[in-house]
Amino acid sequence: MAYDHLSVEPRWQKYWEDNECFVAKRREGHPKYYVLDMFPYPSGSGLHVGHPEGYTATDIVARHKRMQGYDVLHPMGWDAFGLPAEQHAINTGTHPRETTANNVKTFRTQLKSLGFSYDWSREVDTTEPKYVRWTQWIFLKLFNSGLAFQSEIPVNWCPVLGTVLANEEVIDGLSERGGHPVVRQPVRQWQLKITEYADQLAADLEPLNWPDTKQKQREWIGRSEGAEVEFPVVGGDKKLKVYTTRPDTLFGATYMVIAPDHKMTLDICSSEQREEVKTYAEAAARKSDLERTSLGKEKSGIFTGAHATNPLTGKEVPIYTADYVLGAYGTGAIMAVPAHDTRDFEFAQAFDLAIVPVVSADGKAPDEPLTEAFADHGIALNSGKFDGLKTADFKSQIIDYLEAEGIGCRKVNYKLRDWLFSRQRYWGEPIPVYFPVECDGDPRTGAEAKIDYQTPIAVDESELPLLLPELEDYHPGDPQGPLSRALEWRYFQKDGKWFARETNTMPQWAGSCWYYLRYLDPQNETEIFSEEAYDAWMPVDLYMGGAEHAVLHLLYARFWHKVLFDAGVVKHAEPFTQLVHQGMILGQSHRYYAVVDDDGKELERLDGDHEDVVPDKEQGGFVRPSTGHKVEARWLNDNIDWKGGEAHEPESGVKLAIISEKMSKARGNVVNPDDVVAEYGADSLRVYEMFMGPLEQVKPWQTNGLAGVRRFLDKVDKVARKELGADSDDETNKLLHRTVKKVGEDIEQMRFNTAVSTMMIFTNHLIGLKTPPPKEAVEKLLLLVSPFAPHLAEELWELLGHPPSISAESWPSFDAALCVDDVVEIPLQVNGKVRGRVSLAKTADEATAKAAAMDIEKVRALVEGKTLRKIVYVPGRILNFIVS
RNA sequence: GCCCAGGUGGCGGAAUUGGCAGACGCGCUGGCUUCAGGUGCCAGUGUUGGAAACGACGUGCCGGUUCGAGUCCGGCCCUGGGCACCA
Repeated sequence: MAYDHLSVEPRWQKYWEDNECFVAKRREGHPKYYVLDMFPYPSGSGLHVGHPEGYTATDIVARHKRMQGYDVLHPMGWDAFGLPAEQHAINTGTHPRETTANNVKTFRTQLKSLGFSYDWSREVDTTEPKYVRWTQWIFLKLFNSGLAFQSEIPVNWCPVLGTVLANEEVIDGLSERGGHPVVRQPVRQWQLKITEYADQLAADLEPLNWPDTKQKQREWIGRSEGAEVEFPVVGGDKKLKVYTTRPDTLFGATYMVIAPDHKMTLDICSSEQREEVKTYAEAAARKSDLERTSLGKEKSGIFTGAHATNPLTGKEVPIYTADYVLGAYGTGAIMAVPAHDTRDFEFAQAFDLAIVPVVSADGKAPDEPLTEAFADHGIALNSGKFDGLKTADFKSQIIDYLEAEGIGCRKVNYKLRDWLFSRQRYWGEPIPVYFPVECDGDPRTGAEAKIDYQTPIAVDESELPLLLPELEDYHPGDPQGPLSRALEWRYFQKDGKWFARETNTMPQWAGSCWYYLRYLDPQNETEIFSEEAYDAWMPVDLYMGGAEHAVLHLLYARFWHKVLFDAGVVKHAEPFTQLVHQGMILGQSHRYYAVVDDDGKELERLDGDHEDVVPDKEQGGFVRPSTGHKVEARWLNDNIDWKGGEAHEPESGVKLAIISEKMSKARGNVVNPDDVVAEYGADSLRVYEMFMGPLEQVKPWQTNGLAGVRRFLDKVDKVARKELGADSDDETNKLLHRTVKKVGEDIEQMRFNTAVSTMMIFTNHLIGLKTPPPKEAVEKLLLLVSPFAPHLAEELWELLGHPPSISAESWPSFDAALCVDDVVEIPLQVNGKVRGRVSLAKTADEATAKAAAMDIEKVRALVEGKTLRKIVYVPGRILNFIVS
């Protein structure tokens, strides 16, 4: 390797820091650009190579924008509350604050070693009191506007984690973090009324420059339009209200279903059915999502004994209760139209209920009984005076009719639920609320205290931040959380009365909901940020981060932003103008198979992609079908025997299969950026990560590729150290201007991979010149390279006699006239097949082109003597002779 | 099941949006340099037939539009991601 990255890189990192090169400042007459990375959770295992991918991309954009004259805000911080540090505290007794501080230190050092142009003076840490203060301040805004409320609802309780999880944190009945089982259990909770903003959250997505994430959020919000209709319950004056998006199928409603947890379920059921219904409802309440989804493929349910009257047909229909109807959505009850709803169809078949078609493609009754639900739109039948209407017309007419008759109304519904905001853990922001206490004596010394949770009182703004108490024991498990044990902290007296603090804490999402705002003015002690700072930088122009945050973080943050907007704290309805998700980087590992006998003794080794090995679906692992032997997958990452371009296991010589999958310690395929920086340098890592492929795509890490990138940087170094010339030949000059053009365009469109290859091509050209490379060309190359490989660019820029820093130079311009060719080589086709090439002026007319083509012997041979049917000539593109 | 994204050499990936498929990089082969090479340089490298000139085939599969399709249209298969009783 030609240059010593170990001395070059730290030198320039120190220079940037000492000279405050990247401190964000606004200047008169310069446009602003706010480029934001999703800040990391500082985990104990440090940075992995996935982090620098997005960070390098944004750093290139930031450096490029600065060179274009923008004032750039490019900050970094720490999302430092979270379970791992608390788990560590439970295991070792180390305070999470200490663990967190250590991890932050590691992360900061690692990020600095990669040469990112962050304004480190704006670093934020969500766990610091001066940050927590404003998180709590926002909570008070939510609380005071009625958007934060308590409820006692069945929640996702995870016994292993000892906490409640949001719906979004539960995947297939297991916790998103850790994969522990989750059960339903009623616990007192704080919730945030995100549903109040459902409409705005969906509608305001429209103008944003976001990828598919917009659609994901829309689906998550799940807006639907329909009608609410009341069905009178037979015998009594009760009415059962249902929500439907297909009011046009009212005539086909042959039964009803009420959710087991609906508050009317036990009221309406007949006395004979009461016991059975009660048993069913209790069982349904205990069912976790896992049981409901994986075991609940077969529809279950039970007849309540009650009937209701279809308000249109006047016919009586039975009312069932079944857990396929959710209590929390719509009205918690449905009219079932088995002919036109898949779920109702399945239920009707299982319980032998009537299936009456009221829609068909042509408006005629089907000849045969339906074998599946017809859920499409069509033309109405069996619907009285509405027969013959198209579904869409029927819908609007029937709703008008329902409203006129007073039996129903137009209604919009959302899948989105209110956000479960409390966690029964220690390492989070305390919720700044307290409650009155009835108590004889001092509750801090064990006197029994009766806490009135009905009357929450907000902590006064002047008392913020409300900080966490010190604890001996961080174990969770109590539904009130570990803070309930900090009696001295929990109970306090005011005006002679006792009060108890809220012992739940906020979820990790809280701090990340607004950190982009604190970067604006991180040291402000009197305001969350100054108006001046806000006006200087907001909104965020580019937000980069993983697609795994497409819904949760990005929806929560938008919700808080809208609350702050309505409170007059921020001035834009949306915080993030453009959003980009970098693709995951996969690790590579090498697999072979070991055939084992029943005792686990190894019998034989097989190639890692051996055809006679298939996954064992029943027992897990693998099996060899031809012999029935059990097979184990074995993984190898060191001591690989490479021969003929293939990987082999050194002992047996079997071929290793190369497997790309998410990096994990278990698989041993984690690449540590520190190692890469030490061996190849930060510039190589940065350029490699950009060169791997399109930014947003999932890409496998291949360490070999690093060497190629490093060779490129060495060539840049080599060419800059050559004797340079004053004059440029035309070809070099043309290529220079085209390179400048393409690299600039590629950065703007975030096509960094092709930007790198363009610079490689130009560098290869300069290296290959027989004459001294032109100084101008080399200098412009360095300017182009500088956002990608800033350390090397600085070093060589100085070498060429310029004062530092290259990051303060202007982005080079290009001459558009030099980027187009007057004369181009165009392919000559005969019957669509390329048979030759000829250089032609772009403006050449067809006759000239034809004459030139006929000079090419091969073309002439194929054309002469045949009937020329047609000539297709696109100047500057192609000439095609059609002959027969 | 539904909704997105994507299938191009041995590998990562290019392809000005309908006009020379495989840029750039890795790997591999041969050569030069070297006491030596896990270095550097030069040449070659889609498959196939051929000694060669040259020819045929080739962008997941089937069909279509077009002078011309990786690119457009219809159908299907596969991979990755998201959602999943939301009435």
